[in-house]
Amino acid sequence: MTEPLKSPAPSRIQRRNRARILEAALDVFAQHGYRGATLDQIAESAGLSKPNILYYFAGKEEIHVTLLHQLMDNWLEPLRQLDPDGSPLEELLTYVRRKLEMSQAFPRESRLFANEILQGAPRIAPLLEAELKPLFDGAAALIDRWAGAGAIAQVDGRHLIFSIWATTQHYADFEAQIAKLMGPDAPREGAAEFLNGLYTRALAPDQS
Amino acid sequence: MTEPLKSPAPSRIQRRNRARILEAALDVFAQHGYRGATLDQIAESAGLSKPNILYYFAGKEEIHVTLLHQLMDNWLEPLRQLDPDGSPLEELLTYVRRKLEMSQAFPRESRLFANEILQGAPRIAPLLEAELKPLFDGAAALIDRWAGAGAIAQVDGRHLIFSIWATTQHYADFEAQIAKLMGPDAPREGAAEFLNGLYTRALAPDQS
Amino acid sequence: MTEPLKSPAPSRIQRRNRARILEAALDVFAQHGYRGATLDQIAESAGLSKPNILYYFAGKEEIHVTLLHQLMDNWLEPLRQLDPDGSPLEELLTYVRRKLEMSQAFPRESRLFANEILQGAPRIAPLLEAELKPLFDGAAALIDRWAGAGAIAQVDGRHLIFSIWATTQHYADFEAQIAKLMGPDAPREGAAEFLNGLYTRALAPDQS
Amino acid sequence: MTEPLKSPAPSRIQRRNRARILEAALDVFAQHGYRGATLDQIAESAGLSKPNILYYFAGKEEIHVTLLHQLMDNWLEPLRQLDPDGSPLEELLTYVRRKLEMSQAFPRESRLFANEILQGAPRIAPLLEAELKPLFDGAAALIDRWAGAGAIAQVDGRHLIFSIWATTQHYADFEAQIAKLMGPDAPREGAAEFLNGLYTRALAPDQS
DNA sequence: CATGAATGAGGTTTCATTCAT
DNA sequence: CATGAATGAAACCTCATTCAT
Repeated sequence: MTEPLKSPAPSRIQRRNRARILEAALDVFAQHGYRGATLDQIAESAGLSKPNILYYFAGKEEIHVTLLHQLMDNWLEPLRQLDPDGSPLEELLTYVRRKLEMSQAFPRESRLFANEILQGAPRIAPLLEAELKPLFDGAAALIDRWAGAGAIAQVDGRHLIFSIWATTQHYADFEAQIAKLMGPDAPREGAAEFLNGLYTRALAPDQS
Repeated sequence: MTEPLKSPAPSRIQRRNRARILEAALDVFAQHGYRGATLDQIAESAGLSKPNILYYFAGKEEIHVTLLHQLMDNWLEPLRQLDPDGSPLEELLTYVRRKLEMSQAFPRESRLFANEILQGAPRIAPLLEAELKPLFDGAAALIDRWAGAGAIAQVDGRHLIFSIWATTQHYADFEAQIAKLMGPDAPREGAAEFLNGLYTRALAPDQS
Repeated sequence: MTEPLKSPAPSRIQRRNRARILEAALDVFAQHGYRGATLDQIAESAGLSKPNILYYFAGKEEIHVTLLHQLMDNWLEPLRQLDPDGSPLEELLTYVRRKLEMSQAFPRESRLFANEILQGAPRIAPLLEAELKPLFDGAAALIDRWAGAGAIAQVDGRHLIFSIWATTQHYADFEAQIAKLMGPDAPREGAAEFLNGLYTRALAPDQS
Repeated sequence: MTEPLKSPAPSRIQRRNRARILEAALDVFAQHGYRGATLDQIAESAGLSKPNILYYFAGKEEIHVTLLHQLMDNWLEPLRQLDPDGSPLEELLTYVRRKLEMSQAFPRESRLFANEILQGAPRIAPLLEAELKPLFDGAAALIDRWAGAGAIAQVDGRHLIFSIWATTQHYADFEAQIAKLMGPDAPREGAAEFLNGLYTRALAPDQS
């Protein structure tokens, strides 16, 4: 995250090459998983030699961890924007929409994350605890307050968040399956509409 | 020399050992992914020697494919039981419940499947086409008919199925994350209640 | 040293191959040092494939440590045979002779040991403490008693032992230099005679 | 372009940097051996960049050879000072004392040399032949003459020199072992006294 | 005079698979 | 039916050295 003390500001070449490597690694890790990915693939995809990759990163794991850290930051942005003072239903529907947009804009990031969690989060567990959990707890409590006040239907905030994550990321993570079932280039716009309808009805406050 | 043409009926030992291997492999593949799993791990977990594993299966890939085939069969069972003549809302809520139960009863199978799809379904694509797609198309069409008839809310059947898969399997596939956020042994019963409520409201036919 | 509990008695092939590997490794380590030696060299010299080497030993370091352990045992034998009840002068001269014979019979072992000590004994330090030190302390005390009783000249036992080690092992460890200075195949018998004379005079009790 | 023919007089910076590099390399080579040492370690220890190291020396080997040449010069100094016209016994005891002082003052040099010889003197053999051998032959002949004349005990000059080298350098080369056996900071002064006594008695002319 | 960037050769080790019994 | 023994391919990584400025 923060630059080590001694290192001088990275040169333009350094920034460009680090970016290239991370871009290539994202591709490879997202497709093959951590163990399935090889430095050879990353090097070839980045257009650099393998030892040169290791000139920029200490090893395979450091590349992976760097990606996960970067990802986590972006990943949490929509959650941070939940506004306690906004209209509850609108806020949540906006959250669903943003999350879906992110999954569609960054499917590789989503799959990278899914891969890591599937394997027990061996390299990202501390980050989950330190960064994700506080945000999650806050958001769940906010939703619970909204539900308690009758502004939305009676739902458990934590499970609601899980369901939003699941339904939106599904379009990135299970893309291979969806392509087989809906045709490879079927526009996935139906997803936004569907999820909007689903949560609109599911969250509408009780009519009593 | 005078071997029977196809394959002799497997002995009891053979059946037991094949079962042991598959059981062990499920463990290992689900935890480490296909590439991350090693025959050594599988052999140790199965209590057999590595060459003996290869006596029963031609190679690592065959074990994996065998697992995927077995899995697919069970996996589709709930979908097959959707009854066109049943009460639409009840049928769908039952499907959600069964799917969630399966995820909780067979989390390793769910993760094995997720792993495979995440990596582009390289080994399971034909099965998806041959077995899953017909069922999926049928179920989606059924739901669309129900929606068209006003028996449930206006939803796109295909996306509804996706959302059910996503929300139920999430509890198995993202277990590591959920454990971090909810505590390691938090009972996940809230899930069934939440999903039941969610889909009950979301699928209720319009009140017009 | 002692067999791990589970391992079955090693087969004849296993014993033969382990012996081959250790023999080859002794050659290579003694000549090039730990870091300078490569598994390739050891494998070629042993007539086995590189992975097969690693089938018998967990890694390069384990081979090295195994050699050091074996060596230490033989190395200490002459010291153990110092007889407190023997004639002091004869005992010490016999020790010198035996030590020299060992250096001439096992020059590779001597060089392997010297290499390890030169580099700070990183892998053998515990053994020095546990096995060598008690023997050393005992022998030094014995010599000090002999000197105190006037049976030999007034010498510090510890330094006497060091000098014996140094002078005898020198013929193995600095063989390359000696060959250059004395001719490659000069019989080194002069050494035994010289050292016998040296210590005979140096240790003769004072004539007072 | 218009470079002077041979080499311009080295600037002050050049001399300082060459010295720094050699000082750092001595440290690293003495501790890890030739193969175990890396340019990175030397560069870091010298406070220079790796390419800069190679600006001053053509490669790793040249640094090593330069060190060996420097060392050899100092190393032989005590031998050169053996005075044929001095008192034989005193001359030899003085040689022992000087050699021991050098070992204690320059233990890294001693270990560097030992390392090189242990590995068969691949890089220093010509030097041994050209510089060491004549001196050695001369000194051995001198000692033999002294012995023949009855001025000292009957010893073989060549083996006597070996024994002096061995016993004095031992305190530098086997320091790790000695530290384990005598305690890490035990003053090693006993060594001088011991060796003086040893050679005094061993070299005293026969009383006949 | 100095160095950030790059790389080819080679190091140890892992692993799926085959051999031979 | 089972397994000790063996191996080729390829993985990650190190390191002396060169390039280009």
